[in-house]
Amino acid sequence: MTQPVPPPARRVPCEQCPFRSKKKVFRDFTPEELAFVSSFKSAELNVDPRTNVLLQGTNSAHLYSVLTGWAFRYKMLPDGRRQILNYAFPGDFLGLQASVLNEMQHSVETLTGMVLCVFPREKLWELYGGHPTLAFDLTWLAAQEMQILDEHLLSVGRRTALERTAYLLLHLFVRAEQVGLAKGGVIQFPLTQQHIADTLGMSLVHANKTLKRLSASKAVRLKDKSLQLVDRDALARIAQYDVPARYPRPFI
Amino acid sequence: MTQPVPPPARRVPCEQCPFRSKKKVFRDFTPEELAFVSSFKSAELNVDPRTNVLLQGTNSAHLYSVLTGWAFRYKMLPDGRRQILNYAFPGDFLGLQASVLNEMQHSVETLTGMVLCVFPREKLWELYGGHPTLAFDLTWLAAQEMQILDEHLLSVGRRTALERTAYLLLHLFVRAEQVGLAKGGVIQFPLTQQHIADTLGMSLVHANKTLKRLSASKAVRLKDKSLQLVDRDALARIAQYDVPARYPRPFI
DNA sequence: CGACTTGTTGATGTACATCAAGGTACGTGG
DNA sequence: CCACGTACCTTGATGTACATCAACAAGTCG
Repeated sequence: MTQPVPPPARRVPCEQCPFRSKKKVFRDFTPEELAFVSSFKSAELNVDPRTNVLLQGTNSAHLYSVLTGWAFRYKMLPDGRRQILNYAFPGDFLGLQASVLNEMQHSVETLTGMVLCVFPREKLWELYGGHPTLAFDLTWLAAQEMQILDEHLLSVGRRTALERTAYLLLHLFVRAEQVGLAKGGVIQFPLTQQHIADTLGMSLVHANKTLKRLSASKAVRLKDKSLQLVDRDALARIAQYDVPARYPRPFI
Repeated sequence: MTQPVPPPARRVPCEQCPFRSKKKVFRDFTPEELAFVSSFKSAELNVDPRTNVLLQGTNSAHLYSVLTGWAFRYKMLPDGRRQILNYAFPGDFLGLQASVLNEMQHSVETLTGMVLCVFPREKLWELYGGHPTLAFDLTWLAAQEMQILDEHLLSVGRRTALERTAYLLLHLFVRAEQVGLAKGGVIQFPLTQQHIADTLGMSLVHANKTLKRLSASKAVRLKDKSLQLVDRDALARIAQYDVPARYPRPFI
C-alpha cells in the first residue's frame, strides 16, 4: 500500500526534541513543563541565511526560540550606522521585548540557516499563570542577556581595540561551545569582518588590522569561516575577561 | 559598602506608599497584589550618597526596589577602567541578576541619598508561584532595562561624542521626568563630568569639551547640579534619538 | 587656612576612521 | 578552459577625533 507523502511539517514534539536531550547544558524539564511547552509551540520556522527575522519598529505577533543556527540583534541610526547588540544561539529566545513592551526596538538577522520554534504571544499569559518555573526561566534568559550586554558595553566603552576583539572571539567561542557546537577546539564562524567591526564599534579596516594583530599572538586562528581556540587563557588575558560559568540553563 | 542594618524602621505599608499613588506612570495594583508586595518587603534601607549598594563578585541575599534617589550600575576592568552601564531611578529594581543567576557581575553606587525597599530573595519563588502578574512585571522591568542597554550600546559604539552626550542628557531627563522629578523643565542632576565620561566611554577632558560644545547649541543648560531642557526636539535631533513612550509601568 | 574636588583650557601624541587600491577566492555563463 | 562578476579580505597614505598631560581657577569642607 502506498503511503501518502507526509506533509512538509516535520514538527517534532518538544518531548522528543533532539536538542534538549543531547545537551547537558539545559536543565531537565518535568513532563508537565514539556507538555505545556509542546502545546505552547505553534509552528516551526525555517529561515535562510542573511534574512531578517524581526524588524525594528514593528510589533511581532510571535515569540521565537532558536533550535539551530546563528543570528544577531542589531540597531541602526537613521543614516545607516549599524551596531550589533548581541548574537543568538540555539536555546536563546527572540522577540520577548516586543511581547512585553509592545514594540521591537531592534532587528534580528540570521547569519546561517536557522530553525525557530514559534510561540504565539497571547499564550504567554498562560505560561506566567500556570507555569511559574517556566516564567522564571524567561527571567533567567533575560537576566543572562543583560549580563552579556553589560560586558559588551564595558568592551565597547573601555577596552582597547585588541582587547575588544579578543573578548568577542572568546565570548562567541564559549557560547557556541556551551550549546555543543565546538569540535576539538574549533567552531564554525559565520561572521564577516564587517560584523565584527559593527559589534565592536570600529571601522571595517581597523577590525581587519586588529584581527591580524591578534592572530600574531597565536591564541586564536580564524580562517575559512572557522575559529580555532588555541590558547584560551592567553586570549582571556589579552581580553581582560573572566568567562562566567552558567549551568544549568533553561531551554524553552 | 552599606550593611542592611534597618534604621528605626519607619516602614510604610505598600498600600499607603506615597510614591505609588502620586505618580501616574505606575500601573494600578490590585489589593491582592499590594498585600503580597507588602508582605514581600522585609525592610527599608537608607543609603548615603556615593556608597556602594551592591558589589561585583558578591551574591546579595536581597532584592531592592528604589523608592527615592539616583544610583548607577557599573563594571570595572582589573586596571581600574570604569564603565557605567545604566542609572537607577525610583521604581527601578536592583539585584535581580544576583537572585536569578547567583552572582552579581556589576556594582551599584548611589549618587544621592537613597531609600530602598528590601525583599528577601527566597520569597521570589512565592512571587512567581502565586502572583503571575507581578512575575510579568519583573520581566517587564528586565525587558525595559535591556532596551536601555541596547540604545546605550548603540550610543557608545556608533554615535559621535556630541551625539552621545546629547543622547545621555535627554535620556536621563526623560527618565527623571517619567517618575515626576522634573519641575518646569528642570531636574536635579547629581552626575559629575567624570560620570558622564565613564558612561559614554570617553575621557574626562573630552567629556568636558563636548559638553561645552553642546551648551553652545542652546538646547540644554547644565549648571549647579541641575539640568534644564530648553529645546527637547533640538536635543533629540542632535542625538539622533527617538524617545520611546513607556506607560504604564509597574512599580513593585 | 590648606587640602580636596570639580570644572576648564591649551599643547601634544596616538588610536582610530576614511579613502583608495589591489588581492584572493568563489561563483556564473560562454 | 576563459572572461567576468562579486564577496571578502588586505594594505598604505592621510586626516581627525580622541586621550593624555599639564596647569590653573573656583568652590567646599575639615
